Amino acid sequence: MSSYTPSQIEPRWQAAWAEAETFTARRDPARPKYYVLEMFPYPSGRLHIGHVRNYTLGDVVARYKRATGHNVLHPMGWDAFGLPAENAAIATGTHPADHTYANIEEMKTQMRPLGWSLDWSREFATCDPDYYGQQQALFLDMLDAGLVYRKNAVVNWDPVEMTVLANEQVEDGKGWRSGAEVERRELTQWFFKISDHAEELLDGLDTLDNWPSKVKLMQANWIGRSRGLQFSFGLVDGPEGHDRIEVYTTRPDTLLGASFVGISPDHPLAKTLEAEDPAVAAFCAEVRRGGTSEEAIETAEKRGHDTGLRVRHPFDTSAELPVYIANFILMDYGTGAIFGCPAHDARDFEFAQKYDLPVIPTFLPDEDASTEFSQAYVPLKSEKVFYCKGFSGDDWQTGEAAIEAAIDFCEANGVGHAVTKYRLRDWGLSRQRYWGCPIPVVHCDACGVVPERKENLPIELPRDVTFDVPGNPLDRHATWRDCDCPACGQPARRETDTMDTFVDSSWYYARFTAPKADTPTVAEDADYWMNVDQYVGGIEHAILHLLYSRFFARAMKITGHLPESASEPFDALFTQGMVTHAIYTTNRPMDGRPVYHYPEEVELRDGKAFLKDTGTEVTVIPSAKMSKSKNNVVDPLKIVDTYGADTARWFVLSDSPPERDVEWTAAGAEAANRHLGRVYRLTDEITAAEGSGTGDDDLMREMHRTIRDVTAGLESFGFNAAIAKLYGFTNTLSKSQAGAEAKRTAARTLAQLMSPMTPHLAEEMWRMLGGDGMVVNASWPQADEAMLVDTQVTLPIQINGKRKAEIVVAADASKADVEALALEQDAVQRALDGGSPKKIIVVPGRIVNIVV
RNA sequence: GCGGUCGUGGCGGAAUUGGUAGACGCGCAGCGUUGAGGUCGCUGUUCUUUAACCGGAGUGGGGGUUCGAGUCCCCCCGACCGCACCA
Repeated sequence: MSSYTPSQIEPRWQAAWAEAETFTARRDPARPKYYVLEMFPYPSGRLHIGHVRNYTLGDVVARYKRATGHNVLHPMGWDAFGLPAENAAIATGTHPADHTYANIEEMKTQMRPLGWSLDWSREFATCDPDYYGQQQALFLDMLDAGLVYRKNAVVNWDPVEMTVLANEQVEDGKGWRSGAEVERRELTQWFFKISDHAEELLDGLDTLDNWPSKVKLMQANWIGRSRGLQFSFGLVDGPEGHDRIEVYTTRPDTLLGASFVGISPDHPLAKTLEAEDPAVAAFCAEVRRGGTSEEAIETAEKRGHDTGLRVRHPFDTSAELPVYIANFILMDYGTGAIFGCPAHDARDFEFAQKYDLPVIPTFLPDEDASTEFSQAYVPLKSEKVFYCKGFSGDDWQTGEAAIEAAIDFCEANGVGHAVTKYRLRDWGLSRQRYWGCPIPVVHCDACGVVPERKENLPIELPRDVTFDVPGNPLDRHATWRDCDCPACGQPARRETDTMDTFVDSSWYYARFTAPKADTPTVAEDADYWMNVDQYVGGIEHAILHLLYSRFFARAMKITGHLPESASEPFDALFTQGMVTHAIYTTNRPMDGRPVYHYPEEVELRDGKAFLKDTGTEVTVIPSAKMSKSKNNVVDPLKIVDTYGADTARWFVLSDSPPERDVEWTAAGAEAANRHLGRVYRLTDEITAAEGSGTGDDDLMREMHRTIRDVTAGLESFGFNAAIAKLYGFTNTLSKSQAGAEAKRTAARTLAQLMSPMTPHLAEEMWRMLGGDGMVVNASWPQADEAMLVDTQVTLPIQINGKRKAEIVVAADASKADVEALALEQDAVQRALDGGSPKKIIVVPGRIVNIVV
């Protein structure tokens, strides 16, 4: 009797797959293709258990689709540009390229033992000049097509380091290294015109039937289509060049309740005043402190500065409204100016309280309701309310109707016009950093901004740079920076900004279809392999990465690099949850601050946790996000070393539905390992079994039910449910008294059904049971319908909706028979207590409910 | 602040989408094997009451719709994800 030794089994089958080039994808028009893609990793150098979950989920799909006759493309690459490599360079002096490529090698050696069915022949990193050179070609085509332009935009500026900071490098409005108060500063930057495609990107969501509806909803809210009124307030004695303020509102029905006008500190009028008035300048400078993130702006205390200017109300010419510069108004949205109606907007109300502005209701919950408000009254737009200052004759109407009436009235009276606006802003792609794809343009004194010639691509990053001085090394690299103008040949300067790493990840899925080509894509490969049939990744990418990728697919269609049919590049999307792990803490005696302990230092007894060394009781925080500083990171390599890859794979799939978070527990991993050992032993026993037994038919029926349920689970990402079925079937098989032949058939099927999850063990079982070839090439078992038919069903009997009994009846029993049998039950008789039922509901094949 | 999601035994979680709540696993308990323990096998395990049966309660809290609600609607509480320069 042999025992389960993954350390021998797993490398053997991995070598066999590699030898046969099983996972190398080739175009084959004879077979249906299937493209499975997981979001490619940032090469941090350490494989995380979250990666194990992500790539195992995709691998189950890839292996299952192989078994169902598909020609599967399942590639892997590296999202290799970005800040961490520069941070490492600053901290340790290692060059970003050396750091990154070393990490890639390290991660690859960590990934290989997991047995994912990846086509490594297509591997690339986004920092390979081959890749980013094609990205530069794509950029030039987009520039040519009018999809790229330059404008000013604000960045986080660290006045001590004299460097632009990323949002994550700003903590509480201060630079993370310098601790200096961050300022918002304007720079000229490159932008993609994603907002031109806002409508298509919004409408396209409707075609994505196999995307989670929450992701579609988040994207729709992000794009944020709104219909409203745009009009202007006339300025009374405004500064030269400013005779009116253009505002946009989605609530024109509240216009008669306006009590002030607010403009963004970046509004042209604010800038004019800033230049003239030191008080305005001081206020604007104050507001510009702190980070640029929307979160930072929105959560800051609402403040305003009265400019002293007044505007005339378009409908009430006797009223003049004060004009405030307010810190919560974004220049990027609408016109950068609003009118405030404190009665019907919570922010405006807060503002009005602070600056003692009137609160004028335009509608009320009731005709005689008080007009004195203690908070803003903001009902749903679909709710009917009483308009005391409305635009149409109808006093009682919904907000929706009132908005339309207000727009009609304003347009009829020559005040503004209806417009549709989008919240979506253009995508700023400039980064003032070294470790990214260089933007392939040249600045020439004579010719202006000149695109590089395609034959000069790739514009490679120079190797000889240092990070000892803050700022972008490309700015200081004279021999790289200085060049000849591609147009006139005179001395010129290269653009030293590089691209946002979101650009890299916005088209890698297309590049995988022809990763070595000397154009961004190749038509016949893209036509054959696109779209991605199943995309798998984290919910944290629900908005930006996925929206940018959808935009790029359209841009690549416009520039001729992808077919029209690939405009929505991901047919199906699955977003998986995190892998969490308990945190173990004790309090340090001297100051009570938490000390974090590794799981190995802790032992569990009587439902409590104690330190192994001292016996001190430990506080357990369950299900926390893994974090190095909390010492609760699980190292997948250790798990693979201890239990094998199949155990790690089985466990990350088993406990939790894939879209939810899963808590990693040592006990759970041991249980998974124990089960796989049991399956191995059972297979070994069955291999040696001989002769006939009893219950062959029952075993075969259960086998076909298992095929049906596991298949359904795999089709719907119900991997945990599929695994629960496999546990059940293993138990059935282990207890079965069936004959050797039936058991062997059942065990071979078990091997096949397990193969997407535990491919190495499945191969080993298949071999032991005398299966033909490798199980990876075997076609998926089919459930026999005839074996699935049940002749009898168990029906629960409810009294007033509470289950009290159950009956077993023929599957085709009549309602009357079921009713009669139900009434005979002791529990029913007790409940009726001599009386007769009020009502009996019989749902055939489901349930009987008796109302008494 | 805005947008989104989730909340079920001691624990991870299941529930054909409005029809037997707690599948499967962990843990725990008992029995068997081994005989030091562990492994392995079998049985039990929502809570409460009870010797047991019979009952009662029960899916974060409160209310509603329905013959019937974990599932649908409203309010509240808590946790998590995103917020445009982290990837």
